[in-house]
Formats: sequence, structure tokens, C-alpha cells
Amino acid sequence: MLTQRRERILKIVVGEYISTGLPVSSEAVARKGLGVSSATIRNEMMELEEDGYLAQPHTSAGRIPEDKGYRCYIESMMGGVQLSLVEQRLIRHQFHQVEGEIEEWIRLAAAILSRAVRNVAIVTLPKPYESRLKHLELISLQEFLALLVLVLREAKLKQQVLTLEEAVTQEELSAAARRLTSACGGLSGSEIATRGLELSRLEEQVTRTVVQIMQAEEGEAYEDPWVDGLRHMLSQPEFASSSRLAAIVEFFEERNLLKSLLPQVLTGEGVRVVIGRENKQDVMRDCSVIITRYGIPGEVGGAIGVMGPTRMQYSRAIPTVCFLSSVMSEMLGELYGS
Amino acid sequence: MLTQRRERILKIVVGEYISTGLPVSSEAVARKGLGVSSATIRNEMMELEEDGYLAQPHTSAGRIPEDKGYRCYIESMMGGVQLSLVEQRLIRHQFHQVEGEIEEWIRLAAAILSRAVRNVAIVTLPKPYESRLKHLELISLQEFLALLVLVLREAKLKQQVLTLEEAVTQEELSAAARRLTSACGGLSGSEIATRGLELSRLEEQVTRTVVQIMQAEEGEAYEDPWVDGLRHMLSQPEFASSSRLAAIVEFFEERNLLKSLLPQVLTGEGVRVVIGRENKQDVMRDCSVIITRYGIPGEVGGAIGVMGPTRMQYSRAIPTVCFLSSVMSEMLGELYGS
DNA sequence: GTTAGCACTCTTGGCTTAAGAGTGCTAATT
DNA sequence: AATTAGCACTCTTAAGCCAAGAGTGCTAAC
Repeated sequence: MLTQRRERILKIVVGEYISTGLPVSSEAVARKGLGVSSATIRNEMMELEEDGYLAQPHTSAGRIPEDKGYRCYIESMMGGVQLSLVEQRLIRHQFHQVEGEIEEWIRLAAAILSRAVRNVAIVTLPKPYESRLKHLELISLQEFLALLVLVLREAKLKQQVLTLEEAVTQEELSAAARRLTSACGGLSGSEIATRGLELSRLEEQVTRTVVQIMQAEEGEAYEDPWVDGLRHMLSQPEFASSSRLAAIVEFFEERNLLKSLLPQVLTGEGVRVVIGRENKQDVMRDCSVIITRYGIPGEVGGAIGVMGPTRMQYSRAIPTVCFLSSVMSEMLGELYGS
Repeated sequence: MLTQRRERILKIVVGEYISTGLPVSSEAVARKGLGVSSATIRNEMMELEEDGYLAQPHTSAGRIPEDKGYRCYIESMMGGVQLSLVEQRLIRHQFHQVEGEIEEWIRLAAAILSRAVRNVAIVTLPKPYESRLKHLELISLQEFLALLVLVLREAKLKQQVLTLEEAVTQEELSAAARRLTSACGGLSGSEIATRGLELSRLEEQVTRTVVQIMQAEEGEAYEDPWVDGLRHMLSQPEFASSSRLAAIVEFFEERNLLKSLLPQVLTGEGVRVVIGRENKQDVMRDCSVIITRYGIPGEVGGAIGVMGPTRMQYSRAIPTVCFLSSVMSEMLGELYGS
């Protein structure tokens, strides 16, 4: 049973452990202001250990938090802390410097976040809930070679080199592009596929490729994430053992894993904090992920989050993630608000 | 003085050290077939040490190669070894699977290379020696917001969101794009800047941005490199110490450093091998880089290379780098051969 | 219910020792 | 003059041991 005093002790232990990284002794907690002696604290700690909030690395050591202890610590701080106004203004200012380039937003967001929490930041490009063709362009490279450029809604470009079935001039390509843009503009991949237009051989080939690209695009829930700050996370003491470290680097380099992480973590609304063994991946059993969505619900969205050792400065990480997500949502709103 | 026998001993030591990672004893060399006793080898090794080819970690240990020893080992193998025909065919086959997408080439090349040598592979996108505008497109996003898309020669896309000075319709944008494409197509950034056309207010604004983008593009000698296989390199025993490991990860995450590495390393033609302290960067004092250019001289080009600990399988790395570079040159030739 | 006191456990760092590896030198050999 | 057997010497590595210190859990008194 978690009495009020026990909860207070628990929070002191977690807070202390997060900032020092060393097991916390009953003596250290007693010094922190509760009006009781270390012996009393020891009795309470035993209970907390029995209930699974704390653990002891060995008999004659202090206590360290278990996942359950972190959970409790975090629950009580959610929604509370906010970034200082100075910091908020600083971040807003930096975003206004790169207004026109969406790619730069996410790099900036990742850089700010990873720097603030000294851990890995993960940010995806915003992605529309359904992608629609906005514009299509064909550019001649050689007699039998053309570049197909698709502009999707929300300013996303796709390109592909086409090997043509017949020799075609730039004029013919432009004409085909114009026709297809007006015929298919505003449609999704599958709508284009079932459209059944009267098409020339060239247009037929182009349409096939367009459908292919757009359906591949629709298949994924998130863009490939941009990752920054691995260096910060790896210099944390928990990754001193190089085998653990190598496992983490591997995890990040196999990009498909990230794709498996995001959907699993991002179900509901609001910030999610996944602690230690709550993660499905085995490499992450000593790591926590703090992640949330950003964007315009029902229209475009992406994800932004941090990952670090369970012993992480949640009090700083959570508000930073929240604030960055809201800034990026605002900026997306300005761009596509209609 | 490097007599023939000494050179033979040196090569055995380097080869042995590369495959085991342990200091090589005179006894071990003697077993390798020269018809002399370990005592004779010891005398020769002393000379090799005095001349700076070998070193001793401590008095009662075998010898390990110095940079100069590696250099000699590599000189004698350059131009010799080739990839087996089976491997060549396998690689060619994989490239044919992704013919249309240049981005995929470099990812594939990096994946193959890093896998083959169990170290970090670095590959840049091909970049034309001078960039010229091929096509320009303007797409309306909102009343005062448009997406500018540039297609450069060699199938390279650039995009930027423009905040317009006045409300403009898609028709007006298309007209402007057509006019500017025909006026500026085939020109470089500075040529467009000094063209002095009669321009509308909209066209004026677009042209300014185009020039800006293209000149930024021309400023750099290489594209941002794609890096793969960090996990392999970090699991090598030389990175067991986590401080060294963190330094390397940091080196790769600060992408500007890579931009400083490439031009320094890539001066002449052919494969370059830079060993240990020959590298300018301090983090790389125990690493070697094997790198070369690929592409069509005078037209388009990029770089491909590996980086790993000085104790690296050069006999495998060098031919793999060479072969991949030639395959990519061929493929670029097919695309832009005119 | 709280606390002082104390025995007990476990980690950590320093020190010592023994084994093993490989050298450099010397003197004998070819 | 070059090679080699033999051997003393050096240095690393791992293991074992000990003392110091930290922090606990329990007991008995408050």
C-alpha cells in the first residue's frame, strides 16, 4: 500500500538516483528534510521494495528505482511542469529562421531536443493521412530516359527515372504531364488506378509508375525518422559496457526497427512515456521513450520523441517534447490552414 | 634498409596482426615458412622496429605494425587483388534491381560495402561539376503560399516554400514557371543572376530564390554522404573503450566534419588509402580510410569509401571499393552518356 | 510508531604472488 | 659473417587475500 509518506520517499529516491546515478541510501533520504530518522526510512524502503517500486543491487547498497517506481514518479509530474518563457521564446525564434523548409524544421527540432535532454531525439517528417497527387512533371533526360517528378499534397516530392518504351521529345512529355495532372490532380493512388482513362502508350506507362509510387507512400504510417544525439546518449554511464552500446547503435542503424517502434508506441493521444521493460524490444529494457504526435488531427501528422536510459531527466524531457510538438503543430497549421 | 627478407617478415607480421589482433611473436613468424629460426627473426624485427615499421606494446610482447608498416603492406598489394567473378556478378545483379532510383544506388553500395568489410561505408550522391537549371515549377498551396520546385540537370530536385508578396492563382504561377523555365533553362545560378530579364514582381521574387538555391548548391563539392555500418565498426575490439567509441559516434553525427574529411582526402585520381596518423582528425589516429571517386570525369561524380580501424582487412576492402566505384560509374554513364 | 545501536554482508581498491609469454643478449655453430 | 640454441630478464595478467567502508536489517529501548 502506497501511503503518502512512502510516496514522498519514493519520489526522493527516484529524483536523487536520476541526478547522481548512484544507489540512494536511507541516510541520504533522511537528510532531505522529512522529519524522521534513517531507521524509519529503512523500514519504509523495505515495504517499497516488497511492492516492487524499488530494488537493491546487493545487500549492502542503497536502493534504485524499478520501472514501477519510475512510473509513479512520472505520473505525478505529468501535465505539471512547463518550459520557462525564456526557453520558449528562444525555441520559437530558432524555428522562425527556417520557416520555408520543412526538412529543416525536423532537424532543428531534433537538435534542440537532443541537446536539451542529452539523449537521442527522434522526429519524423509530417505525413498527410491520405496522400493526393497535386502535380506531375516529366522531364526528358535522354531519348529513352525521362525523369518523373510527383508533387503530392503537403509539399512532398517524389522522383523516379523512367526507361521509356519509345523515343519521346520534351514537348510530348510536357503534353502528357499536363494531361495527366489535370486528369489525376487531387486524386489518391487507388483512385487513379481505377480511373480508367483513355491513355496513350506513354501516359499508360507513366500512370502505372505514379500509382505504384503513391501506393507505396500510403502504405506507411510515418516517414523515415530523423535521429539526432546518439552521441549524447552513448556517453551516458549506463552505456559504458560496449556490448550494450553496440546493440543500441545497431538498433538505430536498422531503420526498419524504428518503424516498428513508432506505431507500437503511438496509439492514443497526448504524450506517452514507455519505461524500461514496458518496451517490446529487448535492447531497450533499460531505456525509456517519451513520444507524442504533432500536426493537425485528421490531416497531417508526425511524431516527435526522445529515447534515453530509464534514468533520464523526465522533468526536463517531458515538457520539452510537449512544447516542441505544439510549436510544430502551429507551424503546420499556418502552412495548411484552410 | 628494407631487405627482401625483412619485407617478407614485415608482411607476415602485418597480415597476422590484421587477422588476430594480437601482437605477433618471432616464434609465430618463424612457423610461417621462412627457413630460419625465431632468433634470426628477432634480429630482423629489431631492425624493422628501429626503422619505424613495427612497434612493441611493451618489452615482453610481440610486435604490432606502425602506420609505416601498414603503408608498405598496402603499397605491395595495390592494383593486385580483384573481387571474384561470382561476387562481381552478385553485386551487379543487386544494382540492376534498383536501376531507376539513384538514391537507392548509394544506399545499396553502402550496405554492400559495409557488410563486406565489416566497417563503416561512406557514399555520396553523384553531383554534377556545375549545376544547371533544367526545369522549374510553381505550385499553389494557399493564396499567399507557393511551392517552388527546381529540377537540376542530372535529375536532382530542390524544393522551397515561398511566402508570396501578393495573392496569386495557380494559372499565374504556371505561366510564370513556364516563362522562367524557357528563359533560364540550361543556365547556372550566376548566369541567371546576371541575365537581366524584364520580370514581373512575382517572377522577380522567384528568380531571387532560384539563384540563391543554385548558388548554395554550387558551393559544395560533395553531397551529404550516406553512412552505413557504424554497428560493424563499433563492434571491433579496438573500440572496446567506450570513450573512443563515443568520440567516433560524435564524429559521424556532426555531419560537417564529414564534409571536411572528403575534400581533404580526395585530391588526385584512383584509390586513396589514408592510414592512422596520416589523417588530420585526431579521432581518427587509429583509423584508416580507403576512398575513391566515381562518376564521369568532368561531368558528374561522387565519392565512395570505407573507414575502419587501421587493423582492417585491406585485401578485401580495397578491391571492393574499386569494384563498386566502377559499377556506379558505369551506371551513371548509361544514364547521362550523350 | 520511532529510533539508537550494532552485527552482518557485500563491494571496492590495493597489494602480493605465481605463471606465462616473449624478448635481447651471449656464446657456440655452420 | 650469418645463424641459432640457450638463458636470464622484463612485463603482463589473473588470482587470491586483506582491510576499509558503506549500508543494511534486526533488536531492544524510548
